[in-house]
Amino acid sequence: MERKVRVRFAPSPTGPLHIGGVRTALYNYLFAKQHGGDLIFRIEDTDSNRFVPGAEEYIIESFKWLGIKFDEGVSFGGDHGPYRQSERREIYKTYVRQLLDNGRAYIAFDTPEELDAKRAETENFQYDATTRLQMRNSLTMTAEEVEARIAAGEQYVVRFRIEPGEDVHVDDLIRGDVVINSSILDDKVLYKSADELPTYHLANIVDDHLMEVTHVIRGEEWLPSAPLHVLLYRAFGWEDTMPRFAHLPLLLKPVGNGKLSKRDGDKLGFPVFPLEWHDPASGNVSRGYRESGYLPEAVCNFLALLGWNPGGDKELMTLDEMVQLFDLAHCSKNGAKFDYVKGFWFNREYLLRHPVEDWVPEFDRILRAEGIECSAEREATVISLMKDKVIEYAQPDGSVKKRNISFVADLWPLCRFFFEAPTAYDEKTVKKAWRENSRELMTALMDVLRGIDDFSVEGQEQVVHAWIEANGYKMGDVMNAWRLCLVGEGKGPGMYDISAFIGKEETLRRMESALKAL
RNA sequence: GGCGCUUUCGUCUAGCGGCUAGGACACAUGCCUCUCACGCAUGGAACACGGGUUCGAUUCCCGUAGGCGCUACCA
Repeated sequence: MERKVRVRFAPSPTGPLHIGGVRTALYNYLFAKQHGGDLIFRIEDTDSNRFVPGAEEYIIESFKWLGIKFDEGVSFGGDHGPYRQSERREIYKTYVRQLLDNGRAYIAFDTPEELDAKRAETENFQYDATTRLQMRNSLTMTAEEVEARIAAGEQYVVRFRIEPGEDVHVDDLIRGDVVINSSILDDKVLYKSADELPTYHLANIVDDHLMEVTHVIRGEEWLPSAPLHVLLYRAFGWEDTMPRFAHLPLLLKPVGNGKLSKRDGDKLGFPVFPLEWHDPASGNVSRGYRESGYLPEAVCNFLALLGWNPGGDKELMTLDEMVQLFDLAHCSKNGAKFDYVKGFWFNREYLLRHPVEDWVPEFDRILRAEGIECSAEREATVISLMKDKVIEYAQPDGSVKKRNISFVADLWPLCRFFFEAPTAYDEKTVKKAWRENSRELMTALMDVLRGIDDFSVEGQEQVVHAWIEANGYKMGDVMNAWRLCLVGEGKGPGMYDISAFIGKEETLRRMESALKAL
């Protein structure tokens, strides 16, 4: 009988969710929804030393913002709980016991210090079939001695006993048949008596089994330990319900070598976390996609295409469309450099698809921060006039580049002249636009403008156009000089849009100031 | 070092034995124009290398080289 598809995303609460983790979760979501299955949210907090307060809540909040919905798990409920591994101690203990009883695992007393020393003195030391009989464990001690040591309170770990010389196959949905010989695997620690918790490997297999997980979709960094996991399923006798595996390629640095890190984002100017993160230990603040003005649907779309594509030319997709099209077989096998510039483009595309009204709240926040009060209608007017522009931005190396408006916040530096009179006149524009006849032209234009009752765009256009034509002036001569007066430089939307927005009085005032200054 | 994964334009990628090797981002040019732009059009730009298999390899196999990952009582 076909089992219901059940997948999981299982982060460790050791800090903010990395953008690579977001993509992994997204793929799990797409896969689950496509198959009418469940997505489980599990917290893997088996390392008590690395727990970071607030991380779990942060991760939940992130997915809420992104629109990735879980069917069960921590904070979502469900009947396969508890979903926090630290609350499943007793469950793991019975399974560790099982492995111990059937001889697939053994107890080891070697301290971390002893192992470090061993590694230092022996090159390529590995705790495995070739060395375990020289170590301090239940294979080299009598049962009585082991009992006595435990009774005396000595700390120990439980190690998985791996039989060497066997080719272990992992059937990966993305990579096909991956074979690793068991001889190169070490006797992994499955359980530590010190905190009475299992390690990742044991907890992972037990939970996936108990939670009836059918597909494990995770990062490529897990591929080397996948054979160990297969061996564990086998040791427990769960091979018939073992999940299928799919190991995703990693996200790499945009420039240079290595995997994507937080530093890259700081250096190049893009977030690597979904939400702003305040590190409780250091007090450092890391920027997030949400606070940087990204739209959640743009982030999902952008991320989804880093490592997967539907096979054709389609790039802009809603979450639902992606659910329809997603296919693990169409995932790439090699790591993807994080093309954050394309992320700008995605955000622009989605922003443009939103009506101007949706831009207003954030734009209003920005204006208020600048001490400007403005009605929503007037803000919407400015937005619609400016959203097709480009913005200059500084690169880390000091060079200035241009890009399209991709964020609401991009508008402000380009449109401040709507709200503030120019305080200086751009030298290059003066040279280009302020000609011999400009003073005379502007003085005459002021007279014309004074006589206009209907100062709307249409009202002005009618009168000013007629005036230009009647006198045989050149359009460019008038407009460029006028622009210099009102804007202070050579940019912005149509002149009538600007003058109509700031009004007759302010228009004349700015022209007067310009005539004085130039 | 060992083991594994991987390799198409600068970047993300399409391709699943025969194609002028396609798209997108980025870049350049032209058109449009009252400026800066948007938009539109055009352009440059790739199958890592060497062997096989085959009538024919970007595509399949094997090496080499590069990239990435793992190699913890972390996940």
